[in-house]
Amino acid sequence: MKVLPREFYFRGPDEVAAELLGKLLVRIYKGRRLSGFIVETEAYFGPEDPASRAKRGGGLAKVMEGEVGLALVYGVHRKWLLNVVAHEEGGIGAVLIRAIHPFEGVELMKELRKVRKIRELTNGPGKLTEALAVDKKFHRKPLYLPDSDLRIERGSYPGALKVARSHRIGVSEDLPVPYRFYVEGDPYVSKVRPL
DNA sequence: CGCCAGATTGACT
DNA sequence: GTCAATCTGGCGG
Repeated sequence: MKVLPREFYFRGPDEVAAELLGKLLVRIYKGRRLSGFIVETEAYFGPEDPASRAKRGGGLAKVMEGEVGLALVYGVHRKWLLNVVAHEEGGIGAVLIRAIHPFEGVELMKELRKVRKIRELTNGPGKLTEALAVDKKFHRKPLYLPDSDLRIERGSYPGALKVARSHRIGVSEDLPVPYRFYVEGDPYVSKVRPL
């Protein structure tokens, strides 16, 4: 089986975030395969995490403490952000997918993004959802089914998979421990931020 | 229904 | 580097 099983997400969000690097995010769009290797992620926890949506309560918090392996899609600044629900038994958490390295369907992704520069295609959380035509309709949809239109497969990342970490990007208040993970040296990592 | 903050992006100085 | 567009989701009324 190529897709990552549901159990893959049945661990702490930080562990899942690190393990997702190098995996293949696949979108079936109009019968065509669009995909890219995940090169940047961030882990978010429960109410004790000041940057987490779970802290505010409401529907998103419910999804974050619900079934693992489901997509969590929500909008900020007119962009859709894609997360995967991941936590241990009885826990709360999700992993934000921040950047992918384009693999299949690059030309179609360029059309969807309306950009020329390939570097600009998927090097940010709001950019990759646009490139893969991911929106609210995927909210709470499982990513572990072999025939899902949006799923995560075992990939073979081209090159050495050297994992680095830093503090999360764009949050006003972060935890003392850095929870952003990225593939060092990959050109599609959104940006560098010092520890 | 109105208010407001925000896990962003792209244009511009 | 600065800055604002633009809209979702949560919450109060």
